[in-house]
Amino acid sequence: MAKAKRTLKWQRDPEGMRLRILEAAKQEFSAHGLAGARVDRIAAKAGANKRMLYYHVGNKDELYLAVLEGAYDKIRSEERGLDLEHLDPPEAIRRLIEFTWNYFLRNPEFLSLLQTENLARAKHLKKSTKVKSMHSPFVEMIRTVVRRGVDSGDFQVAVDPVQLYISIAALSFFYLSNSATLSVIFGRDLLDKKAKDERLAHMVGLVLAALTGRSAELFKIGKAPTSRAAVVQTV
Amino acid sequence: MAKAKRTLKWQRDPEGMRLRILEAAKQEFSAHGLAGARVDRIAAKAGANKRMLYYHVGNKDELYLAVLEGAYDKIRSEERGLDLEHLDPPEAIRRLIEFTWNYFLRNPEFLSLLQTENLARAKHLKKSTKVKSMHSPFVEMIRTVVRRGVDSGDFQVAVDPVQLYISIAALSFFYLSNSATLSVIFGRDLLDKKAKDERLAHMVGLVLAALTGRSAELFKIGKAPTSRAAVVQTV
DNA sequence: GGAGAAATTAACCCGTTGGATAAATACTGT
DNA sequence: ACAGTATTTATCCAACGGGTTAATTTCTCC
Repeated sequence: MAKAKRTLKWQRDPEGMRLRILEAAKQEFSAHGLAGARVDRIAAKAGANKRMLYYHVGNKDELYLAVLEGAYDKIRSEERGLDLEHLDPPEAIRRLIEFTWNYFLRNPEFLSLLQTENLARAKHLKKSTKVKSMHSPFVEMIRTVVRRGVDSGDFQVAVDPVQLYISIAALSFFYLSNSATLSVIFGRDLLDKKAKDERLAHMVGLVLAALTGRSAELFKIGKAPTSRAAVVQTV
Repeated sequence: MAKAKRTLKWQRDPEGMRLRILEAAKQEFSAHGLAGARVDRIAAKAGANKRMLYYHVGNKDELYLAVLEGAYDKIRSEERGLDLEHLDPPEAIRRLIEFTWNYFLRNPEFLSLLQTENLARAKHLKKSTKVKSMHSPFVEMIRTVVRRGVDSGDFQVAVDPVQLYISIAALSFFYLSNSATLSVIFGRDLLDKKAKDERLAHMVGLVLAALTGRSAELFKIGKAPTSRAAVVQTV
């Protein structure tokens, strides 16, 4: 009680608290799934009292949905910055594949969250009003690229943009989200540097070859193939 | 105590019991994940006393691993019956894609189990000695097909069989295992008859086009494309 | 400088759940 | 027919986990 101002036991910081809670929840839900996640651990990780979760966000399910919405928001927002409109169509597709791959690599929690939500048959996502509206602009962006590619003669097929995007996402998503079991059953580490480089090359080659019909050139690692002898490579 | 043999309260059936337990466990784990699965529900579904799970298989984790091993065993065993060795290479690849797609459609629990195990970073699978040995014959089967395709000139690239199989599995797996969230965000039902037919055609077209370099012919729905005008189709 | 609101902590509640113990019942071989 | 073993049922319980209640502390504005 002297002149020294007594140290506070805690400070108020509602916005910061909410962010720390959501970040901690993202970690916890992606690491353990919905049922495996522990509310107490989220609180501890956020440096908060458990009560704070309910005060600032809601119960476990609401917390989970908030995390999920935030995750979709983040990837779609980054995708908008890709600026595919101004690229050569094949180059645009290549960039989309590379972005998707790298985004999944940089954000493994996103993959886990989607897996978890799909195990729940999208029960929570269906309640979200925000998420549905995020995606039509994205589909239109791809549709435009495909159309331009067809018109220019670069692409031989007018593929459905949704189908194409699902395939692009699939090639990266499955490889990464299932890398644990795949590494075990195939007995090789799919996440080391070399394997990852090869995977990216394989995916780009696969999709662009299918679209343009020029498989040998795209797949090749060394020089162009001779007439009947194929390029032997490990991608 | 008359002559009528008193009705038994229960009968012995160790083998049948074990099978019913594993089947019930498969249902439960695939429907709710590892943490979400309830031991009591498995017992009830198997028409068994909870104690039986521990008596015949083991604790929750051991039960889960047994289910997982059984699932891998089943798909690899069916794959062995594909007899790809005696088919034209492009036809062999088509058949592998179609089999994979249909197997995943017929066995949705398999997809869920893999997702669950990957969320656990293959913690359980790593302990399995059986599973690792199941896969090398399968990889060799694909390697042979690719080599034959390259030799015959059907395929323009000697793709790595593991990489190829992962891509084939990915295209089906992601579409089906994530159909719940994808259907929500893209606003269309990806599991209705038409959508499924289109997906299969898309996948076969994508992979065979990339391997053979003849995308337009493979993708086409109607007649062959003219020189620069692409085939417009929704696959 | 103090009253009222906002933010946070502390402590508790209570149904659930994986797992264990012990007793009962059905088989099997002799 | 009966002893011994394999299989199954009936209970129990301690820990856990989501959520709640109530008290405490900090901040804001007059």
